[in-house]
Amino acid sequence: MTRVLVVDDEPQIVRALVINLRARTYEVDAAHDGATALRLAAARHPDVVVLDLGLPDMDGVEVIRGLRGWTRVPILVLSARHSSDEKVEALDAGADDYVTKPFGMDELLARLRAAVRRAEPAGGGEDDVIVETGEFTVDLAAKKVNRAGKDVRLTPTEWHLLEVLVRNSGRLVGQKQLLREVWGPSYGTETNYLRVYMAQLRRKLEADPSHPKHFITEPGMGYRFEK
Amino acid sequence: MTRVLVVDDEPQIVRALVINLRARTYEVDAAHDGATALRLAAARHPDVVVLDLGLPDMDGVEVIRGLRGWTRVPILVLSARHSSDEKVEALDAGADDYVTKPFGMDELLARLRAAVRRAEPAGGGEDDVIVETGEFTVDLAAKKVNRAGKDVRLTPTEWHLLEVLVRNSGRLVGQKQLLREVWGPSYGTETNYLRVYMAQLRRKLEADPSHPKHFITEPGMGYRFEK
DNA sequence: GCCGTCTTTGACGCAACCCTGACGCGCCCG
DNA sequence: CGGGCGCGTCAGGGTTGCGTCAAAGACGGC
Repeated sequence: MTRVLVVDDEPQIVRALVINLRARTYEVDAAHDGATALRLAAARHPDVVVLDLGLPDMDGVEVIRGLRGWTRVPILVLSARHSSDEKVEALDAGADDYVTKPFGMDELLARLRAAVRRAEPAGGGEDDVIVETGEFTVDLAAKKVNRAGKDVRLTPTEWHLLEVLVRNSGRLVGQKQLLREVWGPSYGTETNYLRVYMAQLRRKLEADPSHPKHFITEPGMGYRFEK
Repeated sequence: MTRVLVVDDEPQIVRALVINLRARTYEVDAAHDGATALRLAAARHPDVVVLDLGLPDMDGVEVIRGLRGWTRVPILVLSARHSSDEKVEALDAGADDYVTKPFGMDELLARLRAAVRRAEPAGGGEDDVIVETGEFTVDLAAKKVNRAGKDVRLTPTEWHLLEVLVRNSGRLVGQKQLLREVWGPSYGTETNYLRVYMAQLRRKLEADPSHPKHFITEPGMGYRFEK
């Protein structure tokens, strides 16, 4: 299921978008100002953001920058401004597309499909979705972890953390980066969260949780997943 | 260098695009019909395609399908048609963006930058920066050091120091500069820190730590990393 | 409205890291 | 020939960071 975050301060536009998107089986969140948008994006991790530039509390471009600080989620900008400069500024700040109001719903939906399609896993063949270690198997597509023939139950946060680590398999992931990707952009210092959840992951997946072979701590820097 | 393939049958538009793109140091190929476009795309592997839909020999959407059969290169469609159906068809066929003529050059270039930026890490980007010596290997992206098949554990400060030296491989790095980059801007005279940590790096990485071959001291000036 | 699960927060012991000072050595210069 | 400077080495102590446990708070389902 594709999750969309709609950000606009005009209720009728939000309503129209929400109705049309839900009818096409998208999962939709809505925000009416920039602060809510950033919070919702961090909490819900949408697959695409539809963003009106004319927000009451902050400049739309600032919202784009706020998102781009920690995520590459596609951003589709809506705006009543036709000026070329506005478009250039928004696109260069990190937006993926720019649609001027009034817009045709069919076109918007097509652009949204294009943005989502593009963001899908690269490469036509799905080969790296499953990662295996000597003790357990992670299926990134199915969001499943198997160990000794049985599925392991992970909480959302545990899974999210595991996913980030596995996607960077072999590479060191800094604690700040982990916190931002899992808990949201405003988290960067709460390293105790990491300690707690790394311990839970190790307890569920490692053969000997107190001597981990796959979830390795690099003191002072971050964590690393090794096959 | 970013390579762009421009496809349009109107010579003045091609000329305008080529001039503007070359002025911004893009590498540009041009085609005036669909067959040439497909051939050039296969031969030159552009990083982005700018495609006019009104071609003399074949339907523009067919060109999109022809490209999408084997590549995910970003496609930016140009068209004189404002109809919503046309846009939807092109986008659903695999186009990444749709700009109607007449278009502003600034906007087009911004959309082009957005398309290229988006494709960068997934496409041809090599992110593994690996430096090898006869005795050990440094992977700057993964923050990993390998020696004789085994990973070497470095503390944050050791790694930081190593990173600065390796990034300036072959060049002399002054002690003041090293201190500032690793310990912070207020440090500049504590050369004893350097001595201690250089010794640890050499002990962990050099074959004969007391006669270093890669971490070379330039007395009174600084240190140099040699492969 | 209650209950179970997940998340957040705090406290504690322990290990690792960073800083510091002392000492020896080689080189340059007086 | 002797002194000084800069560099390499070593070991100890203060501090930070990590793992672990437990309990309170938030959230959602029945």
